[in-house]
Amino acid sequence: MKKVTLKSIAKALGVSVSTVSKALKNSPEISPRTRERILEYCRLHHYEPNRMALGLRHRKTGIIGVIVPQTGHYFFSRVITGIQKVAEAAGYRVLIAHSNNETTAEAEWLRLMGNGYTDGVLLTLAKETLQRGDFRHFLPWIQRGFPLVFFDRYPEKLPVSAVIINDTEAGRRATEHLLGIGKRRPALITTPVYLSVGYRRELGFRQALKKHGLRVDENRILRIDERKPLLAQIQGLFRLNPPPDAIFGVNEQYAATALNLARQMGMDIPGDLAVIGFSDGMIARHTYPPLSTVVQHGFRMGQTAAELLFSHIRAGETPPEPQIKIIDTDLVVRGSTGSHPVPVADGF
Amino acid sequence: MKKVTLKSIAKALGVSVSTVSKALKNSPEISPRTRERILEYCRLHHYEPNRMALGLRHRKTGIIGVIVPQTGHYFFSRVITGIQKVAEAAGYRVLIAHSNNETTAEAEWLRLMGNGYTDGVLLTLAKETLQRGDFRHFLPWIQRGFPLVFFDRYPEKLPVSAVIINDTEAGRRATEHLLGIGKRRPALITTPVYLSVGYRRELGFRQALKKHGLRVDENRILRIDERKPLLAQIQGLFRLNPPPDAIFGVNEQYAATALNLARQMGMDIPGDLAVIGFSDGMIARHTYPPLSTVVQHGFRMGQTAAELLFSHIRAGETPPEPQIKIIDTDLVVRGSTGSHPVPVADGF
DNA sequence: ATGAAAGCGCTAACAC
DNA sequence: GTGTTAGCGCTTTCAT
Repeated sequence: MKKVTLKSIAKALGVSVSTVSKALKNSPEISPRTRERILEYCRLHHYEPNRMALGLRHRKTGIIGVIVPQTGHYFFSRVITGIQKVAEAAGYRVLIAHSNNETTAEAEWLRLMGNGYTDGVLLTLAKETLQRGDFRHFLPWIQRGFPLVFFDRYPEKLPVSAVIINDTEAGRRATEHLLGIGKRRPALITTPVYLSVGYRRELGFRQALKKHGLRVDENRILRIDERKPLLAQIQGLFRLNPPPDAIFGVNEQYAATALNLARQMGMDIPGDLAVIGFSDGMIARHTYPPLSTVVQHGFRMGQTAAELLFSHIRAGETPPEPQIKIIDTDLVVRGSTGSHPVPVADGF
Repeated sequence: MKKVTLKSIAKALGVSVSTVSKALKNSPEISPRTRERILEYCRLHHYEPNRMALGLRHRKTGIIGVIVPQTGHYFFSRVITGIQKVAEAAGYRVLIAHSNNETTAEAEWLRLMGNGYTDGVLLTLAKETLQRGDFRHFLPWIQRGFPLVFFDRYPEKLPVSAVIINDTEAGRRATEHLLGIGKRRPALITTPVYLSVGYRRELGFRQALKKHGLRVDENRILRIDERKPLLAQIQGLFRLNPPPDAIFGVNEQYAATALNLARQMGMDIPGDLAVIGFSDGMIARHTYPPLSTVVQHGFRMGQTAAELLFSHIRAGETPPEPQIKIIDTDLVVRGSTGSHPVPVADGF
């Protein structure tokens, strides 16, 4: 791969490097003749400045980094879109990296992005990090005031800025909705406890039951082991006696799978079983009946997080106080808990 | 944001920059005493080498870039996962950028990534680029032999390496499947013609009909205008007389929406209407009945593309001949075209 | 065992 | 108008 640099151009044209540099910036210092000669040569050889060199010089890249567990999650993709919108308006570009839910990858990306590759980083914790509760790899960045903002999952004990969802309240509202349509034996399908968002949604579930004077039947709380088949685990719920008359799945996947399983077992939905999910993705709109969900406004979360990040970036030497911002959720009632038929989703 | 550099360390410790550098690399030239002093200081101040400087020196980053239109597409997310797997095995990391389907963004990312930010780039064409047919922004990179590999959508006229799907054959197979279960009036829901993948799938559709001695009724070919509501456009198909008895949607979205609409209109599926989609994402598994689809093996496409890219990267100065690799598709028959009930999807 | 110096590619202040 | 120089942060060769 041959490279065209200021130096190579200067040599080829018998001028100095700075002449070339100035000519490319249309400096009035350079005579029209030499400038034309240089521009012509550059055009011909498709000269492009080396970004590493630019970055080194300016100590600024015009890029912000986003670290997410992986691609393909509807919620995160909405967050990213929100981030991009704000970044674009600020003249920044967004680069995305996947932690793959592993702490080492998370730390490595941060090390890369924090050391000149980007001007700031937005991230959500890897599951492994959350599970192990070891947040030491964030300390250097916090200490030196590198612009860093978390979204969704974040280290609660650390003095960092974050944009999150009120999961407890959302969980409570979803559950109250089930109780509100007359259900009395709602079940919960949730994640392992170390995932704090799942835990808080469970908390809301419990609060709602308590508030309505209902006892929490621990058998109706299903904690999914992600290493095992989902379907078999959910089936267990339907073997209870009495079986649940409603299900709250803390994500779209759990809820949709439960719904499909129930329908296949011949249950009437929402008559025999009402189902509500979380995180309003593509699946919810296309199940039958369409799935009611707590919608998370990922787009808004992304926007807010990016704005927070830019305020950090702009603050420069004097890092602002850490801030926690909360994004409200909404309840979208569709056929899986509503009595009326709901129109078919119209694409997107 | 305060920075710790070799220089600042050297000054603080009263040694030279090169001594610090060597100490950090455990060079035997440095006395254990000084080394300890330096390491201690670095640990305390969380020293991390600047990546821009490293990149400048080594002319290598250990990173490959991927440019996709946007996030949230199941197919692309599978491709990315495939790329990551191969990259990881090769000791590389993967950075992702979104072209947002715009040519300028595509060109800018390429300019960034191709000028020192990454060691190679994998990309799929932005819709705008495909539509306008202007591929000039790729020429510099091709000319100077920068490691570049396309996947899925690529500039067919240019001497570039690409990994693609045999869309024509896949379209033919999907259509033949519909004919094979006795349908005689299949309709096609496709994209605007400038999207070559949509066009080739349409070609396959036509070939299948011709092969079976059926006439192509142009009324049954619906070209979606993406700026208008999807649902209304699809409804038009059902008003035909006679209406189609089968639908082939060139993506999951089109197929799922058609299926839901038909079922809501009281049609029996697949009796009155069989439906088949393309690109086996999450939606297909969760519709009712589950959607038959042509599956695209995005993961394998990503792996193949990454392998191709690494062969380019390893080739160094002597760029290898451009290569086109074709990834086969498979047909997955589910309830929307099959007569037998199909089990509920088991999560993922 | 330690340091000076050159250079990766670029910019910008300062000559001439 | 054009060139020289210093420096961004790092590595590496070559002195000392």
